[in-house]
Amino acid sequence: MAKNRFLGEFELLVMTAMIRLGKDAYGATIRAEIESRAKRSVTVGALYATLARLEDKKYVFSRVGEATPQRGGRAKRYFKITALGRTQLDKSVTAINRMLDGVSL
Amino acid sequence: MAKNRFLGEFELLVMTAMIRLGKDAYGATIRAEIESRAKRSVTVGALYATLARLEDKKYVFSRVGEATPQRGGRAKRYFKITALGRTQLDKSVTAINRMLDGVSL
DNA sequence: CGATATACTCTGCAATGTAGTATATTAATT
DNA sequence: AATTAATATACTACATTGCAGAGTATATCG
Repeated sequence: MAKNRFLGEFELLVMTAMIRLGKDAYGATIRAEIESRAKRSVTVGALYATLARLEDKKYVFSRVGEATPQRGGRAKRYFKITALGRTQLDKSVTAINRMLDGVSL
Repeated sequence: MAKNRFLGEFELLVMTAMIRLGKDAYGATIRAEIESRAKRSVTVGALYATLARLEDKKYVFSRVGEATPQRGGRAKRYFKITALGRTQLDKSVTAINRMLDGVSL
């Protein structure tokens, strides 16, 4: 049952964004980070669906933040990558890099 | 309907393998290239399904080779990436690289 | 011809990706 | 205190991509 599945590309972007953002990684910031860095528009639904799946797989975990909103708004859910998630991310990136090594696009 | 979809990871590996192999890119060699480089097992069905989809999207094209088999066997179907495919590949790789830039895994 | 090697096709299902809409919560405005 | 706006996450349905394995095609060798 899908034994050696790698990360999808979007999953990869999401997890990397999470690492970049550190403590400030939650839905909205992750989305903004991907849009600005990867120049790729991200719909809200796509993001949360992916976050939920990554959490199911234990690649990330989340905790609900204490409400400290600027202008109002619901409490944030902060995300962090797990050790397992990092391992998977590394595998995917390594595979891609090995394949790309020496190839000029 | 899926306007800004990027390449999936497997698609990315397949297209890159194709570039590496140049004129000798066909099902079996592409498969071997991914397995040895990316250290990832690839089933035959997964590969051909992906090749067919890439061709539908005009990212690659194929032609059936004149039979010149060593030890027997069916004619090969050679694949080559198109200009459009190359553009897409570049976009995906660029997005990933930008995201990864400065991040240590 | 039968066995073997090489290579591709077909089919069904699982996982991931996308989109749109709804809901929750709080602050500011009036 | 009600209304409106801002911030943020949840739900639901469907499209696309990924995976697996059995099946088919064709050619060479003995």
